[in-house]
Amino acid sequence: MPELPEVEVSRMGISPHLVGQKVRSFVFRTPKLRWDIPVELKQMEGQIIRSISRRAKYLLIETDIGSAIVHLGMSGSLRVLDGFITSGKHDHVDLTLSNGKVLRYNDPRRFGAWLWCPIGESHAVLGNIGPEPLTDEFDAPYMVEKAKNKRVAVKQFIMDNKIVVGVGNIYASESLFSSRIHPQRPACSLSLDEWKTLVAEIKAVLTGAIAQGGTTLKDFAQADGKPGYFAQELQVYGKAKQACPSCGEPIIDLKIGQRNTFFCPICQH
DNA sequence: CTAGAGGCCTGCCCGC
DNA sequence: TGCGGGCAGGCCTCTA
Repeated sequence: MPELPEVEVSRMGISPHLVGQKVRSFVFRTPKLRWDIPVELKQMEGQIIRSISRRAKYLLIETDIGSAIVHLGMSGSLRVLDGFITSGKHDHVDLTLSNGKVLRYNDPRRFGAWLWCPIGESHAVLGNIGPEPLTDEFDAPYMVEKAKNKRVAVKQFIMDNKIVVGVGNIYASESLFSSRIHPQRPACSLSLDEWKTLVAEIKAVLTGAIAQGGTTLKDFAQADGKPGYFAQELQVYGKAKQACPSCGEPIIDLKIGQRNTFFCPICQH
């Protein structure tokens, strides 16, 4: 489920319930997700949650002594419950708050993560990653510079977290389609004007998806359990053999860098 | 350095 | 109805 828009939608959904609350208890029911769940997270108990922020696809639950770093992996989700209810399968983490509400983390595939970062320190998972896509730092000249001599497919390039964070498999295909750029083009072959278009479309697609509450493909739900509605806006993702919304040609699906890629062979050059 | 493949997990969908 | 195979929104790590 989670690409940047889904993570941001989760952040906005949980924030009002968490900020200003004291953590009554931190409970985890599996020893590890992608990595071991550090016992240091227990230090959150008794702390006030000051803010919920996001860097790349990581959510940071910030207190005065440090932050919980949460990643949703491929199948993770966060829900705010009005009170404790019996945990079900794959409900791995609960954060119980002084207002009685419970932040519950569910992740069937366990590709996600809960990590701890003490105040004043930085965490390895947040080091050596590129700029946020929705900031001015991510612009066409930056991409031209980064793409110099890079023969890798532009689709893989925009999904590389060292270049820019937060562009996942769905929105990579979508933004290349709306930019009319072929996903297999070598990154270094794009002109400044093409980068201007692609950068603008990436921002527009991500912003639009956030506004629609994210894309619900299988099981993504917002913090209140409601689905996201961006799936109905998708132009090419998951639409192999269906008519291109622009020219009617069947949409092609192709593996690029082991990831399914959807594009129109007529519209995208 | 890069590109490519493998791996982590479960659930679901498809074809037989 | 059951079973095996393949596939899935991410991303780290190893090999060549």
